[in-house]
Amino acid sequence: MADLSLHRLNEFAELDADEISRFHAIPSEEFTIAHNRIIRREGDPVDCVYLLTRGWVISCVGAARGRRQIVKIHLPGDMMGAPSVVLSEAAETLESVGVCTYRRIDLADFGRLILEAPRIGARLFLSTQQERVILMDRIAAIGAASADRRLAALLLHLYDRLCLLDPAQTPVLHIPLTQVILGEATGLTSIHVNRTLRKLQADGLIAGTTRAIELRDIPGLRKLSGIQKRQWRRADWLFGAPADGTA
Amino acid sequence: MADLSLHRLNEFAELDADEISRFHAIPSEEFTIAHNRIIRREGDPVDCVYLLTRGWVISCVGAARGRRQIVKIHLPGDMMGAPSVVLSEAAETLESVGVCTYRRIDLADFGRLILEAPRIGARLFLSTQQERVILMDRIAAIGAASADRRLAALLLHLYDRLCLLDPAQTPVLHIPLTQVILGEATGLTSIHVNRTLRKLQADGLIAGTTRAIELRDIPGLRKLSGIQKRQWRRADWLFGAPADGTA
DNA sequence: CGCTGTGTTGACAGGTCTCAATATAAGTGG
DNA sequence: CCACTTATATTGAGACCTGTCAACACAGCG
Repeated sequence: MADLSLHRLNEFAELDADEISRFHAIPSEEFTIAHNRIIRREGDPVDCVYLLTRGWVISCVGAARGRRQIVKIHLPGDMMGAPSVVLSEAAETLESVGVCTYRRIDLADFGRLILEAPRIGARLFLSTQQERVILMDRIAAIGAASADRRLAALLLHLYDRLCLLDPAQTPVLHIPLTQVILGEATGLTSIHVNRTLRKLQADGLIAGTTRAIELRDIPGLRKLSGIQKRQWRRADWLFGAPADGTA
Repeated sequence: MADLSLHRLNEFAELDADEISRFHAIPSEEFTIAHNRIIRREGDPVDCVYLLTRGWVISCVGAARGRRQIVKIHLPGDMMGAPSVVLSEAAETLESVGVCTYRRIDLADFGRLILEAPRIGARLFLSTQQERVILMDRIAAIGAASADRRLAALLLHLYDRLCLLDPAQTPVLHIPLTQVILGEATGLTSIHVNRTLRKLQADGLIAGTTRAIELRDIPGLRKLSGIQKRQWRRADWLFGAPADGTA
């Protein structure tokens, strides 16, 4: 299995050997935690960022009426907690969904990396813009959309990201998310998530169970969601086109 | 009046004289456009970013059923179109609200700036993380929130940003936004925006007209919105603390 | 074995959208 | 300056969607 922790950094331009070793030279402590554990709570002081290496983590901000809003579902390779580096109190609560492993990177080490390795810093900049596009798409999928559109968009979003992680990904999503979590991510109650999933099922768009949702009609889901698939492009304008046929 | 175009770059660490001149050395053509003009449309090729110097610009992504979703309301000093640098087709439509002036920065020049001036690149990285926090807050304000919460959050968001631009900002928001635009930003119909604004007015939370909304009870609005005010912190962990009292 | 978390279904209330009509304001051309 | 057109704001009635409350089935786990 390829090293998933470099996956995102390689997305817009391949790291060279020097950059890889530079990245691995960052001091980072590894943690493995169980299901439903808090990595960092909203309001906690911000003195590090995290790199998820195994498992799933959700990132939530406290919304009104005690209902929390999931703003990001993290997969292996994702940097976590990065938005809060501009704050003294963390904006998001990071919580494990199932067993997961992550690395903690001290803010000082992270800062040194950005300033002393500008080409890595530039990749982090691009990844952050990518996250912005994803958040923009999620707002569009939630803003004025009905429950079926919201869920269709979320499922496709997860599917597209799993495909980037594993090219052999099938349309069957093995996800550890409950209907409560799907509700917190879409701004719906878990009850209505249930009803809507069954409606999508009746319409032949999906099949299977919540933990193994099969996307039966991906074009239909995409049309329903109203969100097109994003084509991330390599950043030749930044790093220059690869001289030879390098990936 | 201070140069608003450097406002955002100075937010996390003051630029030194060398960095300022470096920034001004970027080739950029200036444009002034009228009300309701498209700067760049969703789907257009991405070969530049923009810097807004005067006026207001909205950034929309096409949502379902022809209803568009506003994902960002740009104020002077904002970089525009940056999320799309990771795409070949622009994700957002940039449209002027009233007369406005902006600069066009070619992607190649932008890339050179990032790689050759890492300390400016680092500031862009921080600004992008800041935009992520803002988008996360907007998702939280829209996801599972009622109309009054959505509008309260949007008004406070605009107020907080106007305060950063002008420390003399009063609680009276002189904004060029119509109720249709407020609806597109909150995921509500303009009709319901109208009803909700009048309800907020009846509750004594706001007063005045749509173009000059007075926030009469800011703590009350903040409590209603459920979104706390963000305290952006200077990035001493990145640039080091200022040696002397350099503001 | 009981317990907790999760999924499922029904009835009802409340919020928001839609359609429709009108008033007001803003801009345009004579 | 006025008449005209357009954009924006406002209000009402009804339909639809989603939330709330309640109850129950089921699985995993101590």
